[in-house]
Amino acid sequence: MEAQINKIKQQLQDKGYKLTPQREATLRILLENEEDHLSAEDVFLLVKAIAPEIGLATVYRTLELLTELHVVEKINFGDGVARYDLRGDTNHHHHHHLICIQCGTMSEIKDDWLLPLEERLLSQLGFVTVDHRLDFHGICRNCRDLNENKQ
Amino acid sequence: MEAQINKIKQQLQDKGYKLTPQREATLRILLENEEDHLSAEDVFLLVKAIAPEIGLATVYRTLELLTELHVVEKINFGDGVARYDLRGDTNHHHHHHLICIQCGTMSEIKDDWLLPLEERLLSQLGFVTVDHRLDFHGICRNCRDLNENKQ
DNA sequence: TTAGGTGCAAATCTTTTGCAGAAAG
DNA sequence: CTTTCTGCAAAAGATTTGCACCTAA
Repeated sequence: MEAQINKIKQQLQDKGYKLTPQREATLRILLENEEDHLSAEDVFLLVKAIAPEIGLATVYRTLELLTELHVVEKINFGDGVARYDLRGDTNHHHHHHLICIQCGTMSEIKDDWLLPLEERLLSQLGFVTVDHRLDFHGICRNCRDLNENKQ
Repeated sequence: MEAQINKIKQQLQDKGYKLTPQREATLRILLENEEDHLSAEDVFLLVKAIAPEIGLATVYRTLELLTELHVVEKINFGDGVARYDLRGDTNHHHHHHLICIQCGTMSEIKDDWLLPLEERLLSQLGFVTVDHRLDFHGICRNCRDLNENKQ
């Protein structure tokens, strides 16, 4: 974790930004919860637990800054709040979600499933994909099994 | 268009809702602009032109109702406003967008490009896709050509 | 007739911004 | 030192809601 923070500190400094305690606390929260899709409010509450003096506006500003640096990605599931995902080390970290409309669980699908599609976009339309977002809404296996047992 | 309105009128009545002039005007606007991704505000302004007495709250309520009936789909591109897309007659109307991060144009890609992916989700994960959303962010052919000419 | 709808204004909720004081480099 | 940050409170936008009055079926 220290290594990751140092790396991001470097990225910040390269652009003339400072690594303040508030930013570091926010980063730690994001790193500790990289599996989740935290909203700004979520992050705020978690950061407040380790750095009680932080303000919500600072969290918003930090998340905006980290989005600009591509450390996190701002995503939107349509529930009225923006959520933030830590991006991995690769250029090709994407977000593919399987969202069950029955039980609400959200899981992720593999990156490489989309590569053939991106190749087709390039060769047939000349479109160079930089990033993408894919959400599937449907019924997960679990719920499907439950439904069948009911009938 | 009348046929479509009648069909939706029926759907409304089946659920105990009424087809008011305001709802009909809103529907006409949506049908006339089915290629666009209108925000509630957009719809409001367009409806106001043909039915000046309508209120913004009614438009929001109507769009919510039509979303519930799956006549439209509420989508979110992350620009701070919800947008509404008319759904086609098929169960499989989806939204796939190619968004150019340079010029901002948004175009659509073909439905069937995703079918292989959905089949894989079903056979390998048991996930039944009801709907999905796919956005590619990148550089469109036009902008790419422009960029190359500059260099 | 009557359940459902409407317009308006006020309320709510998320996110942004102005500003005076604080602090990292 | 000086430029960047911060917290706070106020502002800004989008969306929702309460309410008294309408109206489609």
